[in-house]
Amino acid sequence: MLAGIERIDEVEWEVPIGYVPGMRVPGRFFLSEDLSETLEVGAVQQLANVAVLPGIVRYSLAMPDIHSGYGFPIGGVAAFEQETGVISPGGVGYDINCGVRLIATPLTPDDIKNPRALIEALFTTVPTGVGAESEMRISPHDLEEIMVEGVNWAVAAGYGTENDAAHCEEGGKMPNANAAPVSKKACQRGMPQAGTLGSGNHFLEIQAVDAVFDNEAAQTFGLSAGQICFMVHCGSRGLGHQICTDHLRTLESATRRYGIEIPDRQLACAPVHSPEGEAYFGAMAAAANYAWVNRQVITHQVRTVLNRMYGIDYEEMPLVYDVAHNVAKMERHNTDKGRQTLCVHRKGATRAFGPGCPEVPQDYRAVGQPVIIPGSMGSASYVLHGTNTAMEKTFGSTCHGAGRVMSRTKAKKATPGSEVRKDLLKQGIIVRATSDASIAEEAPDAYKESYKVVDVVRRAGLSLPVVRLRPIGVIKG
DNA sequence: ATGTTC
Repeated sequence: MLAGIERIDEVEWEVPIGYVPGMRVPGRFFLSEDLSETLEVGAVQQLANVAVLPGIVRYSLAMPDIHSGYGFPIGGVAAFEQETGVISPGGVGYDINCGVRLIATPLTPDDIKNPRALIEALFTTVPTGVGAESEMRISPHDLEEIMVEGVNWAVAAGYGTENDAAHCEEGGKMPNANAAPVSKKACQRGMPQAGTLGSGNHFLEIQAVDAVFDNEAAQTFGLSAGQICFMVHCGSRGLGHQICTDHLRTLESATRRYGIEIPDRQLACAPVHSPEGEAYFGAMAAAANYAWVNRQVITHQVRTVLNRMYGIDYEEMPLVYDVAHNVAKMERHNTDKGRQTLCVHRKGATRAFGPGCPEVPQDYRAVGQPVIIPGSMGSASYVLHGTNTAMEKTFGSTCHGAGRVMSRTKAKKATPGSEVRKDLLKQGIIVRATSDASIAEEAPDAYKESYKVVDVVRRAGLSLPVVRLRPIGVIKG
C-alpha cells in the first residue's frame, strides 16, 4: 500500500487528515491488497483534495474501482451539507447519468440459433459511435419535456411498458430538473442523439446468467440460471457533456466569488443553494432525465428487434433495474447531527440502498436495491443488492465497474483492435463495433478484472452478489 | 465520456 495510508480493516483504508493541507475530514477507500498495485498516487491525492471542500460530511470516499478523473477521482462518493456544503461538476463527471440497465427475457442461449444475425440486427437498429444520430424526430418542445419528465416521457410516447419507470433509480425522473440553465448549444447537441449508444466504454450486450449466488434475491429480481438478458451502458451523450462544460466555466468564477479555497482548479464548485449551484443542479438533473430517456429508447429498440426475430411480447422483456453511476442527488442520511438531507455526489459509483429503504421499488424492497456492475468488454457483469452496511459506511454506495488500469492511448498501442476481436471470438464472444480502433481502447487488458472489484465490495459488505452474467455478444460505438 | 485538441 502507498505511504501515508492507514489500514482500518481487511479491505478498508484511511487517508488521514493532513495528507494534503486543509482536509476537513479523512478519506476512506475500499481495496484489496491484490488490487493495491493498481492504486494511483494521483487518485489518492484527488480523494484527499475532495476532503478540503466546505461542508463535506464524515469522509471523502472511494470504491475499489478508484482511478484518477477530472478533479474528483472516478469511483468517488462525497456528501455535502445543504447549508454549508457545495456542489461540483467534477464530482459528477462529464457524462451526467452515465448508467446501466438490465433487461430480462424468457430466452435461453439455445433459443438464439444465429447470434451473429441478432447482433447485426441490433447493430443496425441502435445508432452507435461518436456523433451517432437517432431516427427519432425530437422537437425542442419534446426535448424540454424529456429533460423535465425523464423516462415518463418515453413511456408516454410509446417507448416503454408499464413497469419500466418504477424499475429505474429515482423513478427515472430527477425532481427539480430545470431546462432554463441548459444552453441552446447543449440542446442542439442533444436533440438528434436521444436513443443512441455513443462510444467509449458504452455498450449493448447480450448476456446469459451463468451463476446464481442468491436464489431468493435472484427470484425477486426475476432472474434465473441460463436466462438471456440484455445490458445497456450509456449516458447523456453530447447534451450532458455540454452542460458540464458550460457550468464548469460559471462555477470556476463562482468559486472565486464565494471565496472558496480549492486545492485544484478542477474542483470548481459553488454553495449548494447559491444561484450558480442551483443552476448547475437543475441542468445536471435535466441531463440525468435525458439519459434515462436515452436508455429507455434503446430498450425499446432492443425489444422491437427481439419481438420481430423471436415473437416475444414486450411485456415478457421486463426492465430488471436501471442505475445511475454519475450523478449528484439530494438524499436523506443518518449523520452525527441526526437525519439530514445531503447533496451526495457519485462519480463512477452506484447507489446501493439497503433492504427496507423507501427509495427501493416496492417489489424489491425486502431484498434491497439492485446494483448492476458491468464488466469490461468480454468479462462478466454482476447484479448485486444494496445493504444496511452501505447505508452506514458509504451513504448507500458501492462500486460501478471494472475501472481502467490503462489509458485509452496506451491501450490503442498495446494490442490492435482486430487482434482483441479475434481473441474474444475464440472465447465465443462476438464483438460488433464501428471500428477496430474503438475495440483496442476497450480491450479487457485495459481494465481491472471485474470480479476482483466486486469481491472487495462483497467483503466490505457494501453490496452482495446475486447473479453473474457472461457476455455472448457485444455492440460498441 | 465527448462533433475524441473550442
